[in-house]
Amino acid sequence: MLIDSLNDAQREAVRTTDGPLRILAGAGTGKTRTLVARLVWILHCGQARPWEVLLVTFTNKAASEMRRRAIDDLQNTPELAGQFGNSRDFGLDWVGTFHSLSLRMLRSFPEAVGLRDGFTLLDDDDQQRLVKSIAESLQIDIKRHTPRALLEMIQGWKDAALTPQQASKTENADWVSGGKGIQLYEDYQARLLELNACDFSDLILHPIRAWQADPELRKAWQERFRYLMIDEYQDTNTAQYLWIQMLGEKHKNICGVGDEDQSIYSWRGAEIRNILRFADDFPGTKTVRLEENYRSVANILSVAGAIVAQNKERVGKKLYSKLKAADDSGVFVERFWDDRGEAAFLAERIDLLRRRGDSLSEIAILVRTVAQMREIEERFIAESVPYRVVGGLRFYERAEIRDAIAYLRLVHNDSDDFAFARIVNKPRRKIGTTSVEKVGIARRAGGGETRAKAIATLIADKGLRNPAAGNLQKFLDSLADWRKQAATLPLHEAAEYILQDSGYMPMWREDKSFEARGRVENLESFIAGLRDFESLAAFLEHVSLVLDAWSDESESRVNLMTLHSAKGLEFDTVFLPGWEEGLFPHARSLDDPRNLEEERRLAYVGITRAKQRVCISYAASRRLFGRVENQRPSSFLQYLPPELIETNEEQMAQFQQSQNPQAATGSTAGTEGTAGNSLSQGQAFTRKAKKAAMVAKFPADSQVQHASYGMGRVVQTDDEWVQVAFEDGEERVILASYLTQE
DNA sequence: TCCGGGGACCTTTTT
DNA sequence: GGTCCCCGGA
Repeated sequence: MLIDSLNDAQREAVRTTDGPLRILAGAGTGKTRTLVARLVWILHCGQARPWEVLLVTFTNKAASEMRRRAIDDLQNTPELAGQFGNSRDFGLDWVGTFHSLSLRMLRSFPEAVGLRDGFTLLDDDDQQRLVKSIAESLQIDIKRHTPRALLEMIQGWKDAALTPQQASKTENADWVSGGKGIQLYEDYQARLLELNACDFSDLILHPIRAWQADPELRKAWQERFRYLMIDEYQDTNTAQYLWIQMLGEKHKNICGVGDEDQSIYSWRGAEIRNILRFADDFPGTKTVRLEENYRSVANILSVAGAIVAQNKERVGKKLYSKLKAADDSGVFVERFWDDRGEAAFLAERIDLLRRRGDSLSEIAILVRTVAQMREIEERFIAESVPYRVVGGLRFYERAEIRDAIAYLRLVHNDSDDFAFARIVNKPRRKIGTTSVEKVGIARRAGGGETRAKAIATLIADKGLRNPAAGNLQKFLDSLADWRKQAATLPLHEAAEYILQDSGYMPMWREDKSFEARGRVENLESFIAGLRDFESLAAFLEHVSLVLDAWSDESESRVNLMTLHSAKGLEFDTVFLPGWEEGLFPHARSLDDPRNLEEERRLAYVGITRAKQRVCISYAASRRLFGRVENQRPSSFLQYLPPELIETNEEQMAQFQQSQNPQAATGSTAGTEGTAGNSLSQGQAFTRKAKKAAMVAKFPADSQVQHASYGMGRVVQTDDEWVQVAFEDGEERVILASYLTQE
């Protein structure tokens, strides 16, 4: 039985089916497993049928993973299989993201919020354009307040579930001169309704408003779901909280799963308080902690824990691990002269790992900002280290992929004006927007006749003259040729022909810019991916539904990504470069303690991605915004328990001196070319004699001193950690080795 | 329509 | 340092 394979805490979480339940699931503690087991358990006990359980996640990836695992488990439970009809997914109709589930709900009552059937969903681009045009009509200074910033302001209010009325009372209200921000928000919403459209936050807000206004409707939806489960509860915003609260009001079986230490999306509206005050929001809450970690060796968990232990905004939990440490597992800290040296080190160290047989896909480099990637990428390209950038723009969102799809759309469907406009002048064919508009107007005026005919008419009527007319005619001839190819060749060959013949692919091949290389690669993998589709029609259908990335997973490559996009992933080896004050923690977070706490959580997320080894590094100088800046080591380094980390400073110093007797002191590690050479091949991380753990004993109430916080009084201690009440009135948990007895 | 210059910007990103 | 956007001239 599934439940037998769980640990005690997990089992308790699974068996607690009724009433509000908060599962605090630390990194790597089997959260998904527990959640899925709980769902199956509820069905198994007959407490609900599959369509009466709502399981909500933030990403499509998480949703499909949960659904897949639930279906697997159900199939392996003979007494359940077949009980819920014949459908392939057992009737698990309500496993999905906040937005997809809420969209489904809203589709059934659009008129309740002033929308009509078939309303559309605006993407980020559309939203910004809309905001910009309204802002201009309100004479808001676009130079001072970019459309992006204005949209973020509106989004902030909407994430907090504030109406324009309520928003006018917030401190933000006057940010745009004379309360125009509120007007902008109002007009934006009005325009959305006119357009019969909504944005992503409306998907959550509209149902809330509808339920508030119509008790009958609300009741109907409340009764529908006997059990609610919410994944990544620490990432919910206020609107999502209200949505959950309303849906769960009747049965009160609300289960929130999350980890307050992994709340890293406050800038997107996430409210860490939702998970902290869960028990206040839902009276009678039971809290279960999942603290056994199945991913990382103990040292890694202790170091990660030491960082978040500094935070105040947490419920608190302590991870442990029974995993056996490998010879070279642990937490390492390296320092460098500059970012170039650091990048060189990464390339070299990864090469060592590869040569000893480690898989590159089990290695990740996690950076704080995307800007850090470039230096590393260039080094990797120069040294032929295979890598892949994870996250950022998703595959289908990349300009070159959207262009490629537009070519195919136009080949498939002559009346696709969006596709036509997008690529008619890419690469440059000297066909401008004016000509494109003329063609569109003429084609619609002619009652949707073919583009070729519309253009022919336009030319005959002198609506279009040379050179535009000739250029358009040439493009049409090509288009006819592409259609012929598409009708005969297999899809991927046709696509390759089209992208080649149109000059689109050559355009990027000739482009010598940094990005062009990646674009060509993406296009190649796009073409390769088309092999999986039978026809152009089948492919386009797929793309409009599942706009998911596909990338070549067959080749093992190093993973390069931001700390944010690493959440949920795991690797044998993790490199964390750039631990410098101002970069990590980021300068924008230094002024506000709450932001600083979030940066610490980000460090926690980064470290806990590693199964075996973590290598933190920093440089004394770095190129930032084109200038070389002197960098101070990250303040986070002081939280790393010295007895749990290893640095190669002394080793580096020895190595440098032996290479170059004139070299100054050993306080710096090698710049490019030297880093790592001191290590024997095949052993990427050398183990040195551990410093004896120097744990001072501090009795309660005794006086202690800390270098930066000054004098304080010991409240309690567990030898390693000491809770101190400092004279500034703050209580902090400090590692014993940072305190001296008075 | 294209091209180049000037200025302002520069954290993280899913749906 | 680079990118994006706007604007004005050819």
